[in-house]
Amino acid sequence: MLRNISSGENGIRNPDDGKREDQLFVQAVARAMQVLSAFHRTQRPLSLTALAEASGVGRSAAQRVVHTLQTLGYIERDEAGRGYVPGIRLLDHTHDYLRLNPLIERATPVLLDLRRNARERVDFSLFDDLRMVYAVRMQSKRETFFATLVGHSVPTLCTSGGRAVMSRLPDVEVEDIIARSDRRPFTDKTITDPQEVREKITEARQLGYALTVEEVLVGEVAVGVAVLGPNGRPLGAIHIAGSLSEWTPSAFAERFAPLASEAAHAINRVR
Amino acid sequence: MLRNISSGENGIRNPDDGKREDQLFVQAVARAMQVLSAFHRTQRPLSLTALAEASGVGRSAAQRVVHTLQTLGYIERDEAGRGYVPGIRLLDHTHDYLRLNPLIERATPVLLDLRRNARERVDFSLFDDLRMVYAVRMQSKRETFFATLVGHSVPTLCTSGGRAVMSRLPDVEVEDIIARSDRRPFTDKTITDPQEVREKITEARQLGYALTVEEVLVGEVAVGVAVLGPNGRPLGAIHIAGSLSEWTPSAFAERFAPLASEAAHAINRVR
DNA sequence: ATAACTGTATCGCCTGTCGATACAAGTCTT
DNA sequence: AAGACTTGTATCGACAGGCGATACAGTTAT
Repeated sequence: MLRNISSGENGIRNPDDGKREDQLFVQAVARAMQVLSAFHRTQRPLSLTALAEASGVGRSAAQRVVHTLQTLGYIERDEAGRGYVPGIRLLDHTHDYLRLNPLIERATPVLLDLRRNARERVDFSLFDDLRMVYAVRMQSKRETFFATLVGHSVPTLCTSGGRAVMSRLPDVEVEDIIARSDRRPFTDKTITDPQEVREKITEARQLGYALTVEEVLVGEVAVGVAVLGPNGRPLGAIHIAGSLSEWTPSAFAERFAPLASEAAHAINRVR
Repeated sequence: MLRNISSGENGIRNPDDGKREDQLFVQAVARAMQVLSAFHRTQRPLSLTALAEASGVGRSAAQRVVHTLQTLGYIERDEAGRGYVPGIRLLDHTHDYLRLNPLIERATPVLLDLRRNARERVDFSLFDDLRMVYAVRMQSKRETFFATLVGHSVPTLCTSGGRAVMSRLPDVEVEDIIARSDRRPFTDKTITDPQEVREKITEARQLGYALTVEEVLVGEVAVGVAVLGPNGRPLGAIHIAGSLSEWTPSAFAERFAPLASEAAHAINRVR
C-alpha cells in the first residue's frame, strides 16, 4: 500500500515527539507552539475545539492561545469563516530563517544555474535529523502541488538527499538514524531494511552521490549530493529528480550526478 | 538615496507595530513571538542579550524564552556558534501555511505554466494590508539573493501587485492604505505621492493591470494583476517582472499583461 | 423543535514567568 | 598573563496571568 506523502502522515516522526520528555516542563510558549503544530496533521481548517484536542490542550487554554496568536497574525480565520488556518505572519519568520541561513544564501544562485542546465526538478534540502526539509525548490515541469512547497519534509532514510547526507556521516550516526527512523515504505520500491540501506550508503560513499528509484514517488528517479559545512559535516543536499518515462536510472545518474556534484562543490565551504 | 530592500528596513511598517496597543496585554506567548521577531531587523546571528534588547524584553525573560524556543527547534545556534538564528522548525509552519492556503494551491500550477510561457520572473504575492508578501516565487533568470525568498514583503503602495490589488478595493480602503503607508521611496522613480498613486490606481482600474517601472528596483519593469476571492475581494496578485535592458515598459506590458490576466483569471474563484 | 456544533465570556486558584542577582566560561585589550 | 569585557547559565521569590471549569449565544444539521 502506498503512503500518501501529501498528507501529514508522511512517515516522519512528528517533530513534536520526544521534545517534551517531562510533562512538567509545559509552559505557555510551548503550549502555544503546540497548538500551532496541530495544523501539521490536518488538510483543512480547524475549529477551536478541534485545534484543542488535536494539540492535546484543554479548551480554555486553546482558546486563550488562539486568541493571542490570532491578534498577532499567526493564526487566521479561514476564508469561508469555517475555522482557523495558519496566519501569514508566519511567512515573516520563514523569510528570516532563509535570509539568515548562510547555506541558502550561497546555494540559491548555484541552484538557479543548475536548474537551467539540468532542465529537471532541482531541490535543496536541509538535514534535520530524521528528515530532510526542503528549503529551496525549483521545478521545471509541472509537478504535484504538495511537492512544490517550501517546508515539505521527507525521511532521511529513503531519499536521495538523505542517503547522500548519511554517506558523509560516521557509522554510529548512520546507525542511530536507521534505528530511530520510521520504516513504513512509501512505495513498494522503498528501501527501509537496515542492511539494504547500509549497502546503499556504502554505494553512495563510493560514487559520491546517492541514487534512488521510485522510493518516494512512483516513476521518479533522483540523484542527491551532500552539501558540507566547514568542518566537513553534511548540512543538506542537492537533489535532481526526473521521470522514469524519460530516463533509465543509469542514464539519469550518468547525466546529472556530475552536475549535482559540481553544484554541491560550489556551495561547500572549504576554508 | 536608495533604500536597500534586502534589509529589514524595507519601508514596511513592522508587523509588530500597533498590535499591542495596551502594554498590559503582554503575555508569555506574545513575548515569545516578540523575541522571534527580533530577527526581522538583523542581518546576522544575535546574541542572547542582543536578542533581548532588540525585542524590548528583559534579559531574564529572553533567556527563558530563547531556551524554550531552542528546545522546540524554533531557534538554533549559529553554525559558527556565535549567536542564535531562527530554527528550521519554522519551516514546518511555513509548509502548513502554504498547504492550507487554497489560493496557493490553485495558483501554483497556473504559475508554473505562466513562467514557462513568459520566461521572465513570475511571482505570486498575498495582500496583507500595507504589504504584499511573496508566497510563491519562480524566477527564470539569475536574480539577487534576497529577491528570491518566500516571505519577502514589499509595500502595497508602490509595487505592481499592490497597485493591482488597490485597484480592486473601494476608494475608502485605498485612501486608508495610502494614508497609513510609509512613503520613503526605494528609488528616485518610486511613486509615493498620494495624488500620483491615485492616478496610477485609476489607470490600473481601466487597464485591468498595474504597471510599475523602476519603483522598487532600478532597471526593473513589472506588471501586476490582482487575484480575487469569491466575493470579488482582492486577496493577492500575480507579478511578472523583467529588465529594462530587454524591454521598453510599453512593450513589456503589451506582451505580458494579457498573460498575467489570463493566469489571474484562471485562479480567481468564480462561484 | 432539539441537538450538536461553533466561538465567546467570566472567575478564581495556583502555576509558571520575570526581575534581580550571581557565576562560569570565553574573547579581546592592555 | 591579568584585567575588562563579553558570552550563556543558574537560582529564587513575588505576583501577574494562564488554565480549568462552567456557562452562554449564535449557527448549522437532524
